[in-house]
Amino acid sequence: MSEQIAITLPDGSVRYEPAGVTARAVAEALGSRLARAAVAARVNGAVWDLDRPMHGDTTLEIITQDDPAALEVLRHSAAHVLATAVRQLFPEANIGFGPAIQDGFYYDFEVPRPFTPEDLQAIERKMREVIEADHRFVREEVERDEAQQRFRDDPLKLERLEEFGEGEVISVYTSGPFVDLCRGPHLTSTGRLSHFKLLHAAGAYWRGDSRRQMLQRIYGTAWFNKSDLDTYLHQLEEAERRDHRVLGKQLDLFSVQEDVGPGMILWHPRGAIVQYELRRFIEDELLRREYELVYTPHVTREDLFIRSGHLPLYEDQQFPAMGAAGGEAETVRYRVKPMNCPMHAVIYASRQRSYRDLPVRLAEVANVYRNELSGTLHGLLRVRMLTMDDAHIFCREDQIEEEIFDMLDLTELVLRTFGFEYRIDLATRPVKKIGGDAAWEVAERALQAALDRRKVTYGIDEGGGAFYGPKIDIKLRDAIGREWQGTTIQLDYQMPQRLGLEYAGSDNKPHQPVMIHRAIYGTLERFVGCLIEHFAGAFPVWLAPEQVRVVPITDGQAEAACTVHRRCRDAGIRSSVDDRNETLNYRVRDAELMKVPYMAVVGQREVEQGTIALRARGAKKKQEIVPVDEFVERAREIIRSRALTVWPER
RNA sequence: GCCACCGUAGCUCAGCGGUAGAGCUCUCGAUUCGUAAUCGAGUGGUCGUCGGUUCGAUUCCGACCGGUGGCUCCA
Repeated sequence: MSEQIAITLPDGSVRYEPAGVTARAVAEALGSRLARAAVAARVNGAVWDLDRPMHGDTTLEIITQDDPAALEVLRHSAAHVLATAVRQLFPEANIGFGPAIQDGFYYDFEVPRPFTPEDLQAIERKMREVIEADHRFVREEVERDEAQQRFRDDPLKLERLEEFGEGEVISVYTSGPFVDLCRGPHLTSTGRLSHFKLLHAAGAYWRGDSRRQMLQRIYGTAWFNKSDLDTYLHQLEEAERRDHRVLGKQLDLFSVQEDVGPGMILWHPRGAIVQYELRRFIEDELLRREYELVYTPHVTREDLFIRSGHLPLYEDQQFPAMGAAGGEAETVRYRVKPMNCPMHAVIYASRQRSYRDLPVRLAEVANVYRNELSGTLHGLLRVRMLTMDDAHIFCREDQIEEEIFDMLDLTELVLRTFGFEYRIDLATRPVKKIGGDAAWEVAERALQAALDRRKVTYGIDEGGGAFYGPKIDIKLRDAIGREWQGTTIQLDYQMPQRLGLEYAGSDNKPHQPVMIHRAIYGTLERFVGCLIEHFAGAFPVWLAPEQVRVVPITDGQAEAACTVHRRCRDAGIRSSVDDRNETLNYRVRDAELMKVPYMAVVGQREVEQGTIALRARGAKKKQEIVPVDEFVERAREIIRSRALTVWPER
């Protein structure tokens, strides 16, 4: 006598089935097409295996390939297939964790020797055999003793088992010869997996803890159909093509050289121009918004960083101390600065401040130095000398909201100018924090109010704030969807206190100002790196290192070309002449490869007519005859307005 | 920092136990060209650094320096 359960489907209809029925059975009853497309099931909101029996009344949704959860299931199963293959080829391997991740999966193994690229090929072949064998994924729930028995030869799994609390469900998945302690869910069988590729192997600490042993991690990607896999692999290639390190070399923007040191960027003339324009843009905007520019030393007494609280916290990220110049006491030690805030605070404190003076907004585009771990350095995106477009606002609590509001306005202006997409997060109070809840409450509410007033959508990063205050983080999304931390706005109650900052209130008593740290670009290095990838090296005209390249067809037009060039220079346009003894084709190609927005070709006809044959980058018309005057006028306007389009159609 | 891989001319790369090669760049010569590589010649390397093995090392081994990918998107 079987008990009946009520199963509510997404369309609201209810089916009655015997208890213990599986989602797969329901799907088959609903239609064979659905059954074939089914990947997993959503049972009472949780993702389940298709073959897991349901007991009690439930809601049920069949998950097909279109559901984002389906990919996760697929990839998680791919990880198991990977582990199955590794276990067969390397029986001595201990298995760690093997989750699905963004775009793929990985599995960690403890093996006597790291995997070689040849190993990966062999593993991939073995994986195809496992798929061919079409092992079913069988789920079981077991008691802890039973689990410990089954995984007695897997120390890493045993360690994980220790952490299970009383009454927590321990599930085990078996697929053919492979057994894993696993939360699931999985595909019905390994045969459902076909479009995958192992990408690379890398070391990874057990549980991400650098004090624990290093495991060997294999990364892979998996998709439901070949075209998705191909698209993804193509995307990886595209990312490689846009790699700012490669483009930086090709376009002669910057270099990092052993002679100078890792993470130290040398900005070549072409790259320096980009930074120069970015600085001009932001500094002009800051002055308009009543910020004040300051300059502070690169090296300061160490005591300052002790008082500010940086040194005790970040010592391993700072460069070591250096001694004083001759004559001074040997006890005086100096540090290269990892941030500017203490110096700005000292400027604030250099005279008495009244509540009427606030807010005081001190800005500095400044180089700071951070001794980042060598392994984390990456082109322009993680460096040891960074240029921050830093500013500190000292204000009263009642001014916070207005200040944040203006910063968001500035951020939006800046990021829109580049056509970046971005994501905003409000990070709230962490567990480990200083200051009372009341102050945090005020601060968080002010940030939230400013965000709401600007009508932007944002996420809440619960507990993600700095220990000294909440913050707003903005992540840039580049052209291929990767995210980078850019703008950051942080409230700080701690430093004003530590450094004894004050202002006289209307009650003529000393009060403590709030400090807001913010950087709009974040760092110029990272921002330029993102820009390079975002534009694939083809900068908008205002940022282009070389805006116009004048190309005379033969020596006969060299002089006329120089005249055009001078006209451009006089109009503030960065121009150059390519009158090298090379064919026209050669020079056109070179300008094209250097992604110069405008090529002004000057032949005999153009000389006679006072025109240029304009070849504008990316324009629909391959070339256009334009009077020199008109070109200069329009180019100037495009640069002035910081337009993203090189040569808009008329 | 840790693990793996990599390090040959300015750049991209080939080669390999018997003391180095291509293309591009650069220099010179010829060519004067109508929109993505004209032809020829030449310059250019202590094969990342230091040590070891060897009759002999760019090649094999070790250390160091540098680069690259990765280092909990939780069983």
